[in-house]
Amino acid sequence: MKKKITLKHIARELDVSISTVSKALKNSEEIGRDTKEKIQAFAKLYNYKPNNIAISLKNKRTKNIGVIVPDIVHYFFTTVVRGIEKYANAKGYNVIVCLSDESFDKEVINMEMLANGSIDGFIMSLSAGTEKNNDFNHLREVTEQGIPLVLFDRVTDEIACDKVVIDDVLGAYQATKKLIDEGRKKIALLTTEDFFSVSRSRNKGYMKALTDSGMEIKEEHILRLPFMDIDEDLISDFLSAVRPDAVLSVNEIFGIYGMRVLQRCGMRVPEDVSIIGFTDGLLAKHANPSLTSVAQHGEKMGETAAKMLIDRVESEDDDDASYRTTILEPTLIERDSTIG
Amino acid sequence: MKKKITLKHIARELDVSISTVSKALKNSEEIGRDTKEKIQAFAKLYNYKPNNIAISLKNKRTKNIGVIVPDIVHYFFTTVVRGIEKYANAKGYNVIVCLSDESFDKEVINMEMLANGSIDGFIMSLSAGTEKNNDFNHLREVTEQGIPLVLFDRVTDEIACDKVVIDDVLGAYQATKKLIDEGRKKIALLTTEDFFSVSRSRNKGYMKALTDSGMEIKEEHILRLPFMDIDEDLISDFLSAVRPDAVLSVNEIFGIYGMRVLQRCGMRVPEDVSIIGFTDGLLAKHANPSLTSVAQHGEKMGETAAKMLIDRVESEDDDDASYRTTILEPTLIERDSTIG
DNA sequence: CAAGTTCACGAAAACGGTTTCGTGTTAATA
DNA sequence: TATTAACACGAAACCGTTTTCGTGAACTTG
Repeated sequence: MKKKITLKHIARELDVSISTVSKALKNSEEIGRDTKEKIQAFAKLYNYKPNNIAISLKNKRTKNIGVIVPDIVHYFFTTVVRGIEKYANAKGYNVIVCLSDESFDKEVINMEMLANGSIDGFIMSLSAGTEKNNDFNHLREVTEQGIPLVLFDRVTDEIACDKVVIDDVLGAYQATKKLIDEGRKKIALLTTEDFFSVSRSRNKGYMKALTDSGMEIKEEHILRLPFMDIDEDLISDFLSAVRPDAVLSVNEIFGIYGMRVLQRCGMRVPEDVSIIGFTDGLLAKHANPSLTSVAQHGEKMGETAAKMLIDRVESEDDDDASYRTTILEPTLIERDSTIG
Repeated sequence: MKKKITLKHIARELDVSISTVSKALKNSEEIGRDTKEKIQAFAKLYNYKPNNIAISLKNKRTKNIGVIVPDIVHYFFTTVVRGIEKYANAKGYNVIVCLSDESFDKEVINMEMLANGSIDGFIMSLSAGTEKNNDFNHLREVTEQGIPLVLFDRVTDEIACDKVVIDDVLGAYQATKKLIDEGRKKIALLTTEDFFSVSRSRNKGYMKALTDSGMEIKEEHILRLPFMDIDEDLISDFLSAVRPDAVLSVNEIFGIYGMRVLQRCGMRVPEDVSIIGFTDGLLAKHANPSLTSVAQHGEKMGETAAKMLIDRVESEDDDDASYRTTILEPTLIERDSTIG
């Protein structure tokens, strides 16, 4: 087993000082031609690579960024992580991924684990538990220590930091408008419990579109489902009662379930009922019929968040506390669950 | 901005030595009651947390594990990462995720980035590029340095290390057998190019099942598709030509495409044709009809890999080079694309 | 009261680098 | 020839911990 070689080893072997080796390997002008070549050759031969940990300790820079997401099985978060990875890697950063599993406690624990020197900054999306608790002290502690933080998608006004979101109001507005323009009269909304910031925004867009078109907002056309453990019966009962001619879902999965329920009731999609979901994921793409969706551009969001974070990390002036919120434009991807 | 507090700060403030502070915070018997209480109180007050990097440098243990996967958007890898995360987190480890993006070069770069002290061990699944190149020197270098490595799913015999896979031959065998038992006579196989180890195994299982049942293996019933950029026409032409009464796909996505193509041709699933895919993912679950699949138990695989790695990392005796290969049993999840 | 213990703490090395600041030798200059 | 500048390198501090070892003071013991 070839153990890792250190500067000390090289220095001993070549009978020079550690400092000389360090400088020689950085090609410092300070060191003479011969010595430099000798050291560099030796280092190459033994495949010397500096120890990241030692460098991190010295520089107080780890070149790691911490990403805390509620889940990684959901397509949207997956694409965001991929976007972060892509940008960060190109910049020489590693990505440490932690899953909060929608739990406030896990989110806190993960933050604390990483906040003690493991990372240069955080990118995160709030867990359901955190949004429910409305408790952001862990975020505050981190930012107060001067650790850069970028929130994406599920964000909060309580914390001053960089943020990147899509215009959820607009996305829902456009989707609803599209349904109205098709001539739909009874547009149901499948949404989540109210503590999710994104759902609130999407609800708002839905309502605004209705109002702008002179349509009435009927509370009985809105179904607020618990986020986890989807109960198909709830959706089924709701849709059977409402008998909508269009459905807007604030996520992908409710949309898929909704479509299936309606099809089972003998409704044809999109002839009898149009459906639009959020999150342009694999399910939407491969559903039958494919699901018209509001694309959240997760990968772009991830890249943007990573860029914002790394810019912040690498800028010396941390006093420049002019935090920015980047708002990405959603895109309505028209597929076969709506009429051309 | 409250900067992180260090032992040195506490020592200065309380007019004791750094060593005393360190010991006091570890509740060492060596330190007197009063001093200990004073120091602990101060530390609590200022929320002292030891710097992970410094500890890593000292212990030569980072409590980080490096995970390199080809992609993170595919359901299977996602679940594996989640399993790894789950186990590793419970053990106090962080997970650094790197994406090789199916590229040999990126895989190598990522390994090198992490191998210089950033992690205690690797968990990885080979990129397509690596399997194609058949070049495993980067893995060899890592293992020769004594860095523990666990390969999962896409593994190679070339490298001596711990591995965890499912029994792909068996999975395909059982799936094919199931189709045969249904009375299917013309079972097509949708597979990938041959350099993927898992596809080779699954092909083998398919063939063995046919042979065992006295059926002929016909090369023209097998379609080998390029892994990326699925060309639906290729599938369409193939299935129109073969007109199979059953299809086995070595992954999820080919199965979904195959099903759609057949449905477009007017075939009813499962009445006219049965379909089984690999990877029991979201697409399979929500397809219409839902797709009978060979579950790869990604989360279990991830947990197992993490356990193997951490056991290896934490065992002192690295001479114990008795590497193990854990073989998980696949499970056939019967859904609506086959006959009850 | 001398010798040996115990107690409570500090000094210093170590982990593996980077970097500042000497310093001895040689070569150029006055 | 004496002075100085340039050159090539080393010593040491530092990043934040842990840990070994040493030591002065107080205390026990014979």
